[in-house]
Amino acid sequence: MPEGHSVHRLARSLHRSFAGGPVRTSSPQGRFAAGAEVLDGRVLERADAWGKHLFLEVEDDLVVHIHLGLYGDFFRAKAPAPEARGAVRLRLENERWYADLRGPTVCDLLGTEGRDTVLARLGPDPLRRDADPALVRRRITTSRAPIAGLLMDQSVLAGVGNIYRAELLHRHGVSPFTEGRDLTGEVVDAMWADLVVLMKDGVRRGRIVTVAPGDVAALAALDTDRPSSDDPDLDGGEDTPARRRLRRSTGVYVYRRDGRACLRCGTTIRAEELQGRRLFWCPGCQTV
DNA sequence: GAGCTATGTAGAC
DNA sequence: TCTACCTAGCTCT
Repeated sequence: MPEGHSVHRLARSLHRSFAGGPVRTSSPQGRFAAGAEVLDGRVLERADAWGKHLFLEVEDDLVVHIHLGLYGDFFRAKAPAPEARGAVRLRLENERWYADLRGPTVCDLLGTEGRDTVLARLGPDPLRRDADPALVRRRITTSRAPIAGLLMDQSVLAGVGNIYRAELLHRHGVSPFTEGRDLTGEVVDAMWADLVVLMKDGVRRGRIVTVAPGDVAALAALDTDRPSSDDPDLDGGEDTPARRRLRRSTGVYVYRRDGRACLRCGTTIRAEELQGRRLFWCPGCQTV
């Protein structure tokens, strides 16, 4: 389930598995049949991500633009591919791997111009080396919109979703309702630098962790109705339902923790709908 | 097993 | 502003 870090991770995985050789393409579901027919047998040159958008660059200047949306998924496994299960929009196959795309919001065949049109709508991506944080600073500090909305606006910066938004604001003590123009450039720069670190870590782990290592045990102890753990290194070991529950409760400070106490100040974390998305924050320590 | 919720966006109205 | 996308994990019964 995708924020920018998982799309970048997916792009790397697809690039490693398919780039540099011909790829068989099909659309078992049928909704991308025409595109798959054009692509079939061509060389996939590169898989790349910008924010939450995935681009498969294919020979002859063809580009597949994919956005996973809320519950899209690109499942990759070793060949041979079994019969497609569920609504597989696009299947990629070569001698060693296959990958099935299900439930995307967008799966379009474009040219390079079409890709550039998509990119023109997107702000800098913290996971890209060519990103310009000065542009983000300018867009935020000149806006009257609340920072919570700006962080989710993909034309301001690309790749941040609801979890990184909530966690970033908490880590910097910033109220989600503060207008962008009321934040200093220093605060915005610090948030950007933090995002770069957090999202790179997310790519490496394959999940979002914003809690500092020293806070993991204290956070688990706050949740009296959940199992505590003597071993805060929850990324290792056997994956059981209890460990998954514990990971969810200890990887973040505020996201989906409404009604629980804030680790920093003890105030009850709140949730509210803002522009159609649930927003989580601590009114006690997010005061900037 | 049913029902609910969700890391998101595009397009219809 | 509402709905489609049509998956998967969780909670409740």
